[in-house]
Amino acid sequence: MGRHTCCHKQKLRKGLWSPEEDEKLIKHITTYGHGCWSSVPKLAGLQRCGKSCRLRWINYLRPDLKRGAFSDQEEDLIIELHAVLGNRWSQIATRLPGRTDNEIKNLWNSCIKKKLKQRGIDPNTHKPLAEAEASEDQASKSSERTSSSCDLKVPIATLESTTDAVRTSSSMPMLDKHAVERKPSKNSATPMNCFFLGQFFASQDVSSDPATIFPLAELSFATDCSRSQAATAGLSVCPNPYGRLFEMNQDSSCNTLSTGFPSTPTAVISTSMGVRTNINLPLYNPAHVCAGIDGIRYSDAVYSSNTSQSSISSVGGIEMQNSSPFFDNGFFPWSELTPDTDTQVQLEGEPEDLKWSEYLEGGFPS
DNA sequence: AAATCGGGCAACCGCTCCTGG
DNA sequence: ACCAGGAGCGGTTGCCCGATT
Repeated sequence: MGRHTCCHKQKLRKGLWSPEEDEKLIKHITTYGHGCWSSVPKLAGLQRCGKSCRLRWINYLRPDLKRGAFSDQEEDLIIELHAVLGNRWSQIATRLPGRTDNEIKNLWNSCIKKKLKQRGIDPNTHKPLAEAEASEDQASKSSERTSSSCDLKVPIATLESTTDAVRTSSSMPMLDKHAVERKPSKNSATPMNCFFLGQFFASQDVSSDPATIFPLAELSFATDCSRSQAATAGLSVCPNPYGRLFEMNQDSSCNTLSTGFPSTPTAVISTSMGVRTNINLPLYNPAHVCAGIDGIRYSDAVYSSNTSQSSISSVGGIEMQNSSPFFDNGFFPWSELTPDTDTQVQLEGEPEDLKWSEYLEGGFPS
């Protein structure tokens, strides 16, 4: 607990990285890989702590980073994902190839928050500002009275019946056993979940056929504040307020999602019982808007100054345009960039026949 | 031209989770 | 089962730079 061990060492440099330091770190990692981060600075000849090296690599030096401004589509996706995931920047970042959690977090705090406020939307709750304030007041009052209600447990029978209904939906081809685990977190509370969950179940006849009403990917997560409503629903589920993230695109001839995303990394439904269920979330990729689901085209801009030497690489269904030396030396961990190939297969083929109740009990075999 | 302000971004800090012994 | 160290995450800080006064 507490301070990282490597930070105890004295005379470690802090602050901005110099080009020389960058060069050393790049050279070391491209040659040997990072291995144990705490040993990287020593091996690379850097007066930095391992943590600092890791951060520098992940947020700035990694060859697969996409530099430059966020597109409108990316911003929209971030907003939508934030509505579902809350401040889980790393989870959000996994849906935006080439973007880092830090980058997304900064964008959110500096730009998107303002934009949402200008549109009259509360960035924390994703509801209209007036309603957000009102419900906040109400929540603070009710929490005084019923603070223990957040610990309501969801009866497993209810949970299973609901998820089973969800499973049968034909509009949910995005199930993916290669789940990205979503851990219950102290930061997981997104009041919006409460709101939309309640609003949704109040306005829909879920019991008749919930699966046809809301797409699976719009499932959200039980949070401390949403548990009481989740108990009613049997599961924490909520459509996002933007209403389009996970819709199948009726107009598209190339079987893409409405936002053009092929889909399907996953998140996990976290119930108050500690049961976790994985749900697929869309992976942003502008090239998919009409490129179909055959592959991912990803343009690397790290070395964009050298575009004249750019080449197209195609690995495992992913096309990467780059001019980075990292791609040439065989070091680059391509596997890390292909998490969605399974997904594409699933999209093209049949939805996996998942037994949610089994999954909820023990998870899928790997 | 200088001072001030504000936005954006890189990096740090502190915490939790994970993993191996 | 327990512990220690490493890894990862999210919140926060502080610097840099452009805009404004």
